[in-house]
Amino acid sequence: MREKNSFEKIYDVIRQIPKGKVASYGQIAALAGNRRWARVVGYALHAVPSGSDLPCHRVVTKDGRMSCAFGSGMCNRQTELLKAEGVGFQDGRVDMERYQWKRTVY
DNA sequence: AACATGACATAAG
DNA sequence: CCTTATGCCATGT
Repeated sequence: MREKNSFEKIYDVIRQIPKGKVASYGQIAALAGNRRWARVVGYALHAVPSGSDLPCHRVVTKDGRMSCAFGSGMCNRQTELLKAEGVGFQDGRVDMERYQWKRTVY
C-alpha cells in the first residue's frame, strides 16, 4: 500500500493541532504544502482509518463551523467536543480569531 | 482514460 | 445571506 504523500502531510498537520484550538481546511491545506488541497483535506478526513488520533473535530471550515457531514448528524457533537476542550463558540461558530490554531512559525 | 462526487475556498452576482 | 461558477486534488465507478 503506498500511502500518498498528500495524506501523510495532511494527517501530520492535523495531529499537530494543540488542544483547545481549531484549524480550518484551508489552513491545514496551506500548512501541508498547498492551499488548494482544501478538498483533499476533507477527503483525507473522510478516508481516515478508524482508531486514528486525528482530531477531526478540531478541523472546521472557514466559517468556524463543521459541514455536518460527519456521521449521522454528529455535527452538533463536534461543537460540544470543542467546547469541552476550551474552545469558545459564538453564534454557533468558533471564535476563529481567538481559537484558530496559529502554527508557531519561526 | 473519462465522468461524477466530495467533510473546501474563493469570487461574482 | 444565498446561489452559481471555477479551481484543485483524490477516489469510485
